[in-house]
Amino acid sequence: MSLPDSPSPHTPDAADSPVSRREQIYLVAGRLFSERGYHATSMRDLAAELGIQGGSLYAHISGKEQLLIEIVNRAAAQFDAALFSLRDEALGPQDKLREAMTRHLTVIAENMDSATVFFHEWKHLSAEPLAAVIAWRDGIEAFYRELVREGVQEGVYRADLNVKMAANLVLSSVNWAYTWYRPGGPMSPQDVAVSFERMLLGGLERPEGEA
Amino acid sequence: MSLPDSPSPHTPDAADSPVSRREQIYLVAGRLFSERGYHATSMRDLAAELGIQGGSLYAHISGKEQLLIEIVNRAAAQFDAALFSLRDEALGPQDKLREAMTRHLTVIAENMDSATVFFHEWKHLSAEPLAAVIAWRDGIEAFYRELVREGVQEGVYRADLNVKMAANLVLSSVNWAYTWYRPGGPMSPQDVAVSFERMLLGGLERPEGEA
DNA sequence: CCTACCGATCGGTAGG
DNA sequence: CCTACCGATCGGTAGG
Repeated sequence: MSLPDSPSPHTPDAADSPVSRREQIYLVAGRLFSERGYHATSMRDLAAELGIQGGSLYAHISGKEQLLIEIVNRAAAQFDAALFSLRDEALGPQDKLREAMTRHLTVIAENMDSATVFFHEWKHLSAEPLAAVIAWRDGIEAFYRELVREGVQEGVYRADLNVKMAANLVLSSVNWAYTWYRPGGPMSPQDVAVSFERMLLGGLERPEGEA
Repeated sequence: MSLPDSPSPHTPDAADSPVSRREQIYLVAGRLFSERGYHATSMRDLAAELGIQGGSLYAHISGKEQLLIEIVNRAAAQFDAALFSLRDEALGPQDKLREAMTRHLTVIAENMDSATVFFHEWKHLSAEPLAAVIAWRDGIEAFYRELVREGVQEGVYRADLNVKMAANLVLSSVNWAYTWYRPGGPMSPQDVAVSFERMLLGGLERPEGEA
């Protein structure tokens, strides 16, 4: 047994690799940050949840803010991966919007913790990562405005639409989901997207001349 | 000059009554909590902003959580006052919905700080005030569902509407405003409400058979 | 409203 | 991964 002396004496089961331990820390941090908030979660809270001492965390991570940065950046990356690939797909404006909303909601639904941290705690980042998040947000808004503009130009949306406000409305509907959506409930993210999209595109009002 | 010895020697200008000082504390606390978050704002930060020492705050207020409770409760009371009076007004469903959205957005727009604290920091309340906020939220949701149900029953909204999801969509659009609305910008809360309400009721799609 | 102070807890480090 | 510790800061109080 000539293991290098890195894992040290007190390693518990020798089952967890350092990598997965690191991931485990991010996972639990995401949950705690989402439940209690970033500043109300102490490194000792986090360590206790993992069954280790506070100082031991620093063998795996460099500091508390690194946790927040990583969680926020990963969430942003997931939105990007889900949404931006849509740009080149050959879909009509409505299908594209519905698909964007479905993917947007799915990212939130499958990552409720990180999504909550993302929307709630990004303000606590320091200057550089903060600027990155703001740039990300601007990019997403531009993406949705583009989807709306396409629909207007192709004549399928009302010509007098305020593109910015329409994109705003769509974004409101999907972003706010992190406050109420519960995975495992009766509706899948797709169900929510279809429901929202029908109401947004067709309107709540009964069309003239229908029974 | 036989004033009671309460205001103490160091009173600065003798212009501020104890009441307005208290209000001033709530006002600044609202701003700081909204900018930095509840837990990232220290009582010393707050005191410094007011030009006094940390301990001096406790001559006016009982504790940090009282500040949060008060800010949150006042915000809830403003929403209640603005919205629930609408129940008895003789308006058609669409007018009622538009008016509700306008008032809802106006409360947010005129109290951006408290609204932000309200939506962002309520989770940090202790059990009793927390339960009150949750009850409040349920009441507001019920209110909007009622507005939607009225419209369906009177036949002005689509008969196949999912009432819960429709109310959800409306609430998303107005609540999310605290993240993007900027008072003093080009749009009044009323402008936003009218814009959102047109899109929500009439839909984004161009009606069949229109130019 | 201030000075001076309290115990508790914070993020993080040294050395093993 | 632990023990033991660091300086800093927290919310809050006593006494004036």
